[in-house]
Amino acid sequence: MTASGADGTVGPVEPVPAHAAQHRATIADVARRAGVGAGTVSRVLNGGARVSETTRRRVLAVIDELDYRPSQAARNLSLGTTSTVGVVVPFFTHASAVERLRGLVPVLTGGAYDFVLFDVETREHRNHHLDSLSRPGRIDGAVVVSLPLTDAEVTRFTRARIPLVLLDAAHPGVPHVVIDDVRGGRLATEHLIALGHWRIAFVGDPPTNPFDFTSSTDRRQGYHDALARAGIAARPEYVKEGSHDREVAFRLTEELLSLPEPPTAVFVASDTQALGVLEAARRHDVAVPGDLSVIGFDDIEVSRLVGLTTVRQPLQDSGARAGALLLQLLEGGTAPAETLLPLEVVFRETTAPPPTARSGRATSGRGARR
Amino acid sequence: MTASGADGTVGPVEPVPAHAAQHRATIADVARRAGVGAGTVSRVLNGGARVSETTRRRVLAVIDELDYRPSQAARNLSLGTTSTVGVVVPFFTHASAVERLRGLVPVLTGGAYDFVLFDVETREHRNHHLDSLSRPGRIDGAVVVSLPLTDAEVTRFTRARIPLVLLDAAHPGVPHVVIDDVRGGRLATEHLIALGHWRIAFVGDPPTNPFDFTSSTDRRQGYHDALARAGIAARPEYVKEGSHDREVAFRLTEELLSLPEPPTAVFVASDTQALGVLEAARRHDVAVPGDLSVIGFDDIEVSRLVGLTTVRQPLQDSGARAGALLLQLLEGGTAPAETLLPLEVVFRETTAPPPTARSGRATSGRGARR
DNA sequence: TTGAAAGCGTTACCAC
DNA sequence: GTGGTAACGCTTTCAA
Repeated sequence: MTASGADGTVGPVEPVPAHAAQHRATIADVARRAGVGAGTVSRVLNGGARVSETTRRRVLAVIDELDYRPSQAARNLSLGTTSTVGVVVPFFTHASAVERLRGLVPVLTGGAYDFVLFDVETREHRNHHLDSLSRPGRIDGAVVVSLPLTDAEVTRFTRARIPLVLLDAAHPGVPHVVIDDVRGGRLATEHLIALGHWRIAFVGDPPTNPFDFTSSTDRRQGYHDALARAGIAARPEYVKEGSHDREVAFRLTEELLSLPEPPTAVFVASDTQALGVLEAARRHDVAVPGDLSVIGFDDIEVSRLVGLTTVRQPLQDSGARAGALLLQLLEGGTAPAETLLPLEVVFRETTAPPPTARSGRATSGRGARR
Repeated sequence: MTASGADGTVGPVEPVPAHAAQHRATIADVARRAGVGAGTVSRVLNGGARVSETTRRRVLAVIDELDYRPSQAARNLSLGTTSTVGVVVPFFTHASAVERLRGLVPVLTGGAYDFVLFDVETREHRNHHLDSLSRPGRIDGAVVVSLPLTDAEVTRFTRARIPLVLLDAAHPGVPHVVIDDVRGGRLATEHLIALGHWRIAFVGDPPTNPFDFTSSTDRRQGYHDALARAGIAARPEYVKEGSHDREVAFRLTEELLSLPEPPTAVFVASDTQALGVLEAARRHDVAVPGDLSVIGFDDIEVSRLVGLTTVRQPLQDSGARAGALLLQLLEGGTAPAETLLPLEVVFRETTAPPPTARSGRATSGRGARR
């Protein structure tokens, strides 16, 4: 490993180290050179079909000699199949998406299919991929994650005879695996209420977004349901929504904390955002859970590490289920219309009774906020 | 959202909701029906080429009517190009891989190319993908992450005229972006030595593995170098290697802690494993950094959250660089043979002087270990 | 067992 | 402008 220039780079490289043949060998080349028909070469390569041992040897020798490699494109066209399944995921590097993929990958990857991932970062990507994948000759099956599809889009897939499974999004007539987000929001809020809180805030994603994600607003619905059931009046100033991002959650939390009557607890629609909430509390010397209880949603990997109380959804399992469903479909079988996954509150270290209701352990005392 | 059976599923779905046409429309169908030639249809679809406004309209109408969508496979074959770049990544859901992809995705995704990810979990995947991608008609360019390639494999790509960039792996003649792992290991160990440690352990990956990863052993080399320079004798019992996994690191740490003379510091070859080390310390009431200093490698996202001291490598930037290099190559340009990225120790809260050497702040006291 | 030839669905070149 | 017609490289059917 040698040192380098100021920009960290070292000497240039030929555009294409052109020690290569001008013409890539095709099946015809092999056939000609081996003195056989193209069909025979194909037979040697694929079908365990009947080819005499001698010609087989000869063909193999020529293939080796010419370093022949069949063209995937030609193969796909001829076969009308790709042996590939596509997975469309918005922001696949986000923690929850990664968890889902962790479950999905092994099941899809085990069988006869290639697994390829299509990332979506913008509305254009979304449309482009959905369009491109639903046309014939690209993939044999798809699982689309977190993206609500239009009827027209679904139809395109069915018309193209491409089996489809939805994960974290529902559509009638398309097998999908989901959770009940409204119920999840209720669970989280009820946990807080049971602890004695009534000044409970909500932090989540914006209701309108380029992808029509609805889980955050569904969870907010559950939050409002729980409040109503408990006879607690909803306060508009306690509901903060901003892009799915730790920094943004940080800022929203600062707004919450500087309210004349700040909340004693906050339900955050995702663990990622909850981390931002936690950071804001720490930055402003608000003790968690002493002065502020925080409950998240998802139970991503770090949540356990930082002791975050959260509503756990089986992320990894959801991926595994969706993958299995697609495989079933690919094999010509049927799949249940809906797979509803269970939810569960994981009580860890960021929630506790509110300051006023507390008796035991010493804390920095109530009213110390800000 | 309705309730469901015990297995969380609801009613079955038709294998293929067959309200579809028997025959998917092809360009010929469109041409016939529009009373034009196939060439014309192609022209209205692609080349902004000269087509009369009237025929153009007519063709478009028929396309819409027939819901015609061009076959990607046929297109690829005819064009000899796929407008797709492939990225091969082992264990892409691992934290460091995700960070790299976070940098790679936006640059690859911005331009005229589709980005597709190929996951590698086994030696078979590795070989399969490398083989399949290096044959014509699959992708237009590739970046291979963390996988050392054989000369033969590299040759296949060059023969197929597929631009290739290596990330976190080197090969002469192939543009690659890397760090100096040996130096990184030395940096980490020197940090510990500077703090006053001399009983310094190492936890990392196994030297032999299915993918020939070498970064862990390179970092270990740096560790030994630093020790030697400082005149500290290496102790074999202080070197623990096991699979890249938090649980395994946890166990290895327990072994370290139960040594007659346990280390006062440990250099862990990755942050992921460092988290396991931290957990083991916590479990056994070993104060960090009071009784045990821990320094990791990578600086993944959680490291900041848990205050882990670590050797930072620009993961995200590495992805961005590799992506940019590939784009250059794709446009017929050249790329520097090697891009060497900088390393830096990020001093956070898990390292401090060893118990005996300490003067200031009160701790649980030395010798309290185990 | 094996060669010849007909697709597979596009694109691009060449006359008209 | 536009239609006809070769490729593109493979698989598969059909005879022989």
